[in-house]
Amino acid sequence: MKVASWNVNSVRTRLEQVTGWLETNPVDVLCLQETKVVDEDFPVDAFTDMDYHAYIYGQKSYNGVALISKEPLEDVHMGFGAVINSETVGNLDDQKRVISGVCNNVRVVNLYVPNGSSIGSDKYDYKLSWLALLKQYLTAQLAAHPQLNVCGDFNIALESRDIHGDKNRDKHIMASPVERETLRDVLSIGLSDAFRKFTEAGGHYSWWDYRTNSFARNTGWRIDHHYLSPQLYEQAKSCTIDITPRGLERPSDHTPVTVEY
DNA sequence: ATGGCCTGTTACACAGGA
Repeated sequence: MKVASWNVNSVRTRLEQVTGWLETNPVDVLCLQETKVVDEDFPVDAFTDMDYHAYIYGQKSYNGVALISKEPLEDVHMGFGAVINSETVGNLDDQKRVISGVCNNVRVVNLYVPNGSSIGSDKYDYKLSWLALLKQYLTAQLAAHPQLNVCGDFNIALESRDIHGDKNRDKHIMASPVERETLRDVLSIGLSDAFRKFTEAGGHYSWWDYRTNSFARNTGWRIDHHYLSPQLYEQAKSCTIDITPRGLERPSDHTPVTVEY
């Protein structure tokens, strides 16, 4: 079974690239982030025409996630509120960043973690609060589903080898010690990085800034991840980053990451 | 040090991204 994660930075702008990638990379589940479209305007037909099923959870202009699957998914959940009581969730489902479904007895959780803007900002605090709630949400999901695949755009690079250069990163969003510690605390419930099961080296990235010609120079960050429960981690056969779409005309700034188990 | 670039909006610059 193959599951891919891709922040497409607008599914409508990137539609031909997404369907084209899916044709040559026929995965069981494709997890999209930053779809940037309300549900009634999501291009569902483009996927159903390819015999895929689409489960969508979007909002106007910002955020938005979707699951595209070869077979129908079971028990599809939108938001933290599907698992956590509403008082605890508070306003953390206002932005559409969480969708999940079950495929072949594997629960796939697709996340678009808040960016955080800059250290110490209100958005940074929101990111940390969101991650704290994510730990509760995933704890419940793991208890119900020993086979758990948590993937998406995490907007955090945990280690130096996940970032080009790595100078002054302590003060940089996506690499600050507090963000890293908060994500490590989430993963401490029993989730491991599928990519690092197979690849020790640095220099492998999933996001390159549109500015500064960063893709050509490979000055990127690895911030899109597949985190697996122990059962799935043991079964994992590969985890690969496909940089091809990042080289197309008008690309997303992220590229797909695929895990197979 | 700063901003570089891209997307969506009811726009004719802005917010947000990372």
